[in-house]
Amino acid sequence: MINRVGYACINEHLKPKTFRSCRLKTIKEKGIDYLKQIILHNVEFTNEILKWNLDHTILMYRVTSDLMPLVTHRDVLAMSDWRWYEDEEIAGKLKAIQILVQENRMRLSMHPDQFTVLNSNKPKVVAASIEYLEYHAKLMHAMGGHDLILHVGGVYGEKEEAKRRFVEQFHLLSAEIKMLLRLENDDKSYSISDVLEISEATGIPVVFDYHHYRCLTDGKITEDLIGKIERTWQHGMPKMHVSSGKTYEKDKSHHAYISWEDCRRVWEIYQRHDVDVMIEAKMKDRAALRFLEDLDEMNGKVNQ
DNA sequence: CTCGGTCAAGGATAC
DNA sequence: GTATCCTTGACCGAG
Repeated sequence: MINRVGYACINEHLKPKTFRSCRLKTIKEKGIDYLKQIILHNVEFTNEILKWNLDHTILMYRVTSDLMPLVTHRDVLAMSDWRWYEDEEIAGKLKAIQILVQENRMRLSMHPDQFTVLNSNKPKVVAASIEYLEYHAKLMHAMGGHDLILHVGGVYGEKEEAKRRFVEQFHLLSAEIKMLLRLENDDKSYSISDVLEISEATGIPVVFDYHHYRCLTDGKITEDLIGKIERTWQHGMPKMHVSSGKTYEKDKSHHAYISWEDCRRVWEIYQRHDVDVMIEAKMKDRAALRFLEDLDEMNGKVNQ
């Protein structure tokens, strides 16, 4: 059955309050303490969002990668000896999140941006990606997070070679990152079978993105496929991503909400399997709430 | 004070 | 090689 439901980063109900960000230039002008204030605001706001989630039975959430803007940038690192992970004030606020998460069995994830390319053929890109992953892993550790979700990366006109490079470069990662990493199928290059193949070679659990799968295939989900994905999760609950096409079913752009039909499909498939569902929709928390309502209605119909 | 072009980072594609 | 799209939301400077 479907267990936890979640959404990514933005909370529509709490607007106009937002996360803060900044430009490199501004940090250079205003100094490292300006950046620290932004970070404190963002960590506090994350805590506020998690409490809101809890009040609305939303037990899963993706933390924004921009929680600490530019902290891995070399110019910022060169500016001072200050490091966010050595700052007690920040540590205290991250700890509060960890406690909230653990007390309520919430599931936190992060999803490094598209320029995190572990299988790149450029050593500089790989090195930068690993640094960015280290930042994510530290943050996840501090907050009690569970999942660091990644795409395979580029193809470079030679997919098999690119896949081999992913496996090879996976072994350069620290044990902390390896433990947190999950692989997601994408909507144009790496299909679910590509990802399952890499999972077999690396032991990385697979996050099944239903919409990406549908964009690349006929969209039919078999018991065999679900079983294969499920078996990549040696420990813990499998996790999947759900979204609906904006203007037509295979539209890669996301709709504001999850359609009733898609909710129904996912509900049906997971009658006999356990999964946590991450909603990827423009209306974020509103879409997650509607999805939960739709699920309730479907479950109600079953119980009648 | 408001608005909209711009912003660290990669890759794919077209020219 | 260079431009543009993908795609996202807050920044921040021009007016």
